[in-house]
Amino acid sequence: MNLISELRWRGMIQDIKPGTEEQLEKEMTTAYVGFDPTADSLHVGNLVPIMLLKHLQRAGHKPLALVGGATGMVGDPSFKAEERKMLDLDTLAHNLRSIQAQLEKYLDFDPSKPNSAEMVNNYDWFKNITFLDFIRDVGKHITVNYMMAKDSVKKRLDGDSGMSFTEFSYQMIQGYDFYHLYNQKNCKMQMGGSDQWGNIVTGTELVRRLGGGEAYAFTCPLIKKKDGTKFGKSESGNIWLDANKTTPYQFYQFWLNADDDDAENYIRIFTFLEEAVINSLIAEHREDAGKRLLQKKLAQEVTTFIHGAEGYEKAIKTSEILFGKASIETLRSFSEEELIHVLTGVLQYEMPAASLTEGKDVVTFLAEAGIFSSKGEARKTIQGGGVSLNGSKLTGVDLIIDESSLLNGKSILFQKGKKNYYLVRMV
RNA sequence: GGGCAGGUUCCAGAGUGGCCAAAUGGGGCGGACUGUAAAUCCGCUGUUUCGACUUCACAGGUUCGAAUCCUGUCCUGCCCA
Repeated sequence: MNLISELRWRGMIQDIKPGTEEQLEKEMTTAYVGFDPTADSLHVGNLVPIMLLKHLQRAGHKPLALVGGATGMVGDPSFKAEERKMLDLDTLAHNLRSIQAQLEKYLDFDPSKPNSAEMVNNYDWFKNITFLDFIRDVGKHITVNYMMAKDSVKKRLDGDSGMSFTEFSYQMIQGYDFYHLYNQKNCKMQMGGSDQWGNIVTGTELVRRLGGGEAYAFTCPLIKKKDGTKFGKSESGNIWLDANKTTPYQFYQFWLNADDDDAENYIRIFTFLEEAVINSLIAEHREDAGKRLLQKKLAQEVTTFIHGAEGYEKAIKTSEILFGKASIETLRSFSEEELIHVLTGVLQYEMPAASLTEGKDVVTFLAEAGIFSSKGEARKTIQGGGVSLNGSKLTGVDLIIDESSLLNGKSILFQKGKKNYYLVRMV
């Protein structure tokens, strides 16, 4: 099956330039996706472009991952209501390095292969271009009218926060990337999320006007959740690919908690399972949705892809302990080491052991440990019946935490709500 | 540079001298139900030693008392140049 039809049944094609499919049939094609260095780790939202590159490479084409050292300095205004904060150079450089390291884990960079992945940083070519050169050589070819007509900037043009020239230039800069890669790397195609369509088309336009060549592109629909909320967030914030920011357990839980309808889409987009396999999984899931077969398979596949089999195993184990039949008695039976091991991935906090000798009221304890940002919040949540200590719900705020509260040796397990576990270790 | 309209708690957006820690909606969090879903319903949503304390762009001022009035500063939008 060719790349486009593969992606099509997976629901990963939104817009596509005419001729793209033919180009991919014709020869090994180099295509690129851009990654924004807004943080020092990629997150699940970036997983889509990673999957695109991965599929591309599997189909025998050559993936190019562009990290936006230059574009990151400007900030993409596409569909955003407000200008975002600019990052300083040090942060940017740090983020770039981290992101590069991550990408290397997911794509095949083996240079002996003809379609090995490559990484490029647009800062490398932009740092030598002067402003005057740019506006003369590049800016000349695109009209402001054309740029303003883009849906992606409409929000800002109509909105009440305005758009700086810096941001407005963004699409030109990204467009130039495409032209540059077309020239230097024979890169004829760009992919991305559908929010990038405007920027991408500016690129193909530049390739045509400036280089007289034909460039291709397609975009993937933005991942939407059924309830319309933003994909890629959980109670505790962004879901990162970096195990230090989002542990494999949390990562696994994120996928496991997917809504039934969402899971049907996700499994097509975020796994490499074949169509027949996925269809039978979906059918089976619909038989008895309560088993959440689909979510489990989805979580397994994605967690394994990102964190490896070992990360997945641990995530499963922790999940079974916390959500399975195992009671608090099971937890008590573990030694200190076993406890830490089995709960890897659960958020861990530390408190000085000394605070237990005299005892501390729960509210203060939870606030000081950092589980709640203030005592008031801790108190209100407890009063609302939202906090459990070692598996049993707290009924009042006047409990004293002391040595008798220890689960086993040195730790206390708190639970906020149904799914948020916190292990407080006494040190 | 000129004119006009604005800057309120996470967001949107009321409030125009005391009844304002500030309506309402959204979001977030928690509870019930359930499948660690969805939908629905309910509660919470500045801090607190619960006496208070710090908030309504910033700095001053008027007043017994200001988010609300005055002066200056900064920022934003719209229109004109």
